[in-house]
Amino acid sequence: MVHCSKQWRQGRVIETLNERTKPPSSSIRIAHVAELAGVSTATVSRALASPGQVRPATLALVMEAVKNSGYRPNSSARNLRTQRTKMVLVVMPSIANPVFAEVLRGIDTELTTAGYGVVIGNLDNNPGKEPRFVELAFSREVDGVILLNGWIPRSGRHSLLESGLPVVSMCSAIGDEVVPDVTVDDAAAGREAARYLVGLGHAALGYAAGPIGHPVDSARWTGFRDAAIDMGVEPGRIRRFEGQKEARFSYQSGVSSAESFLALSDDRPTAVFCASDEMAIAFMKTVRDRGVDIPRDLSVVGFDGITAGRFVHPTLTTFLQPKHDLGCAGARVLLELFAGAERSQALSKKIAVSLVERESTAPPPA
Amino acid sequence: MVHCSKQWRQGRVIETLNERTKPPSSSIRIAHVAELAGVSTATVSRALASPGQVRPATLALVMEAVKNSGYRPNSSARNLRTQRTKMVLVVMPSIANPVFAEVLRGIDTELTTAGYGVVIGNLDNNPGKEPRFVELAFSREVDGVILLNGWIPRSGRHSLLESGLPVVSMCSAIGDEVVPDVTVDDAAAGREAARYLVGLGHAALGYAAGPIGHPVDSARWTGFRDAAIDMGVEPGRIRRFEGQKEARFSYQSGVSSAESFLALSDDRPTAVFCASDEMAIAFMKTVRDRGVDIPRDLSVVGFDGITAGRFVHPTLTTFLQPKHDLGCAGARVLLELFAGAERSQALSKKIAVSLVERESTAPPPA
DNA sequence: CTGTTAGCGCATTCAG
DNA sequence: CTGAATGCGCTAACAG
Repeated sequence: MVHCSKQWRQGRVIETLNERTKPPSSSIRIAHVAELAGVSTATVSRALASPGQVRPATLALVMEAVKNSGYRPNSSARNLRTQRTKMVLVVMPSIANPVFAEVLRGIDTELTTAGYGVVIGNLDNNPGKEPRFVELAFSREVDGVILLNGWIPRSGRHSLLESGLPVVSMCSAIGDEVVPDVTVDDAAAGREAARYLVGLGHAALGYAAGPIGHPVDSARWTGFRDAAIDMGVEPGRIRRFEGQKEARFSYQSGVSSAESFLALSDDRPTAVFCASDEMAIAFMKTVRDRGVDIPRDLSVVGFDGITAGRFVHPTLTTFLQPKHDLGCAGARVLLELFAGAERSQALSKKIAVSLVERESTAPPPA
Repeated sequence: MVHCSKQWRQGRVIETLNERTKPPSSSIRIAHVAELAGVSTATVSRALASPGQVRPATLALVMEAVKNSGYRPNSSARNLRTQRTKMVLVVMPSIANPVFAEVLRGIDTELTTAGYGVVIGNLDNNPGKEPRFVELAFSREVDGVILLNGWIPRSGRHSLLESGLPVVSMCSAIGDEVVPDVTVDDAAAGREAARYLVGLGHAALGYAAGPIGHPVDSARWTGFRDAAIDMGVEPGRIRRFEGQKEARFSYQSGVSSAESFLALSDDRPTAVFCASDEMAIAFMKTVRDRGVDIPRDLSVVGFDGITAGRFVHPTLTTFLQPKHDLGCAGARVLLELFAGAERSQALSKKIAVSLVERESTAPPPA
């Protein structure tokens, strides 16, 4: 407590100085430590950065001084000197989405281990926020960028790529040959969904779509549709239900799709593949409230494998994305880039998803 | 495309230099702009920082040069000079939790508007990660800290508070007089939950607990219990179901609590208040699978107001936390601190929650 | 192994 | 209103 109150006063001092725009920080600088240890600042710096290059005796001296003074190197000064910030920007379409949150977790664990920090760039489904991320890159506030949004952020006529920073994308093919993509195989999953449902006996299929034109959505839809046709489903009996444009992959979007489904008077699909688990959960809820029994009348397959899918009724059959691992893998690619790897699609990785059968799917009604 | 490829080459150059540890950046420096505009670096700096202090003609000259060169001030240099980083650290217990994610969203929108960036500090339910956040503060990588975890991170014998940085906590009373708390009124919510359930006629109550000893959990539980007793419920008929220690407020924890509930042979509560919505959803699912009908046999009340609660069956009665607003409010307090406000509990704010009645609650069975 | 020296790129005095 | 000069705190050459 005494401690806290002392520190509090110290804090006030800083503030007062800031107010009159006198920058000097109250923290301990390397020079103080050097003086305390009776060595030069260079030695302190070395002792901290590469202890092996310092005589054990002096090292001990320095460490002692560091401990006693509570010294921490000032990161701004170090960043300026080394031209690195040890920070990575992660651009996310929406932070509230559990899938992105989980991917971010993976990124964070991997990056933290490597000594990097994570700055979040939350687009929040609002493209107006893009320019800021481009600025961050250009001003060298970060050493690299991970994109979860599916395209390269721009500011005016400048693209984030022009910053020259290493960039990794974690969505389907972003369409740039110097940006590695680390992603799930959406097209394959779409195909597998079709095969699975047709295999159960379904002949009239639906797809609850994500944001139209989004690379991830396109891949899942195309894969789904093509495989279904290949397996002999009539193209006319494969319906696409558009979700809500502003509500990417969200519950709301699932409600909209379900309403389109319910509006159908005849030849309703007997199985629906949803572009996300949240959509699938909302879809199920909406149609069940209108008397459609799942899986008796309708089978539903989701995509993502979010935890909630195990706690709804019926439990959701879905494609499990290894979200955390995906994040780790993407972060590792960025670290390779930091280590000097050549930028190219050669670093790209496709991660497999796996179908998890639960209660929401069954053969079609007889 | 031509553009990209050019930039790619530029990127390679930087890397090559880094490899031989030659720091010089390839980006445009203020000196270049000054030369281009035919003015001094000081004038460029001023033109960018305070355009009012520069003659319109020169201002135009500078702006032109800035635009043509694509110049962006180097943030490390600026940070070093100004002693501010315009970054805030947000310490989160778990980023996968939708409540924290939503609060973070609020924090982000508010901070971004004020020109601050957000660095995430994800504890991931792992106290071993604390020291890193203390380092970040001490090394002045950020200008301030927002705590969502409920306690002050420590590193060895040093507390994050000793960094002298402004700190705001967004959990129940963190127990430090210089750290403002911006929080929901957990105790009041607990009381209201008891009043609501007793009002419906329930006389045997349960509480599905969050992490034991967590300030938020204590407040909700104490409020709930005290109010129930006040309303005449026998203390012996108020049960506390411990969740899972390592799974704070999560689905898993709800499953554990439900199992404790199911293990009860007699005098089962007819209503359960859960410390979180995820717990409530998992609780409902678990007991329903064992034949307990909700709300006929058992009423369930959650806490948080996450979206999923509207899509489970039955839909979840819960206390709606204004998560986004909470984040905004907390961020605003930090901004006040930046602006020189005195650090004290006087800045604390308590935000009200509101009960949302849905289908999971009803009078007890007759 | 260690000290001296010299910037990193910028914002801010202080003169003019 | 503008330019010259200074140093933020640190790391990395380069000598010794």
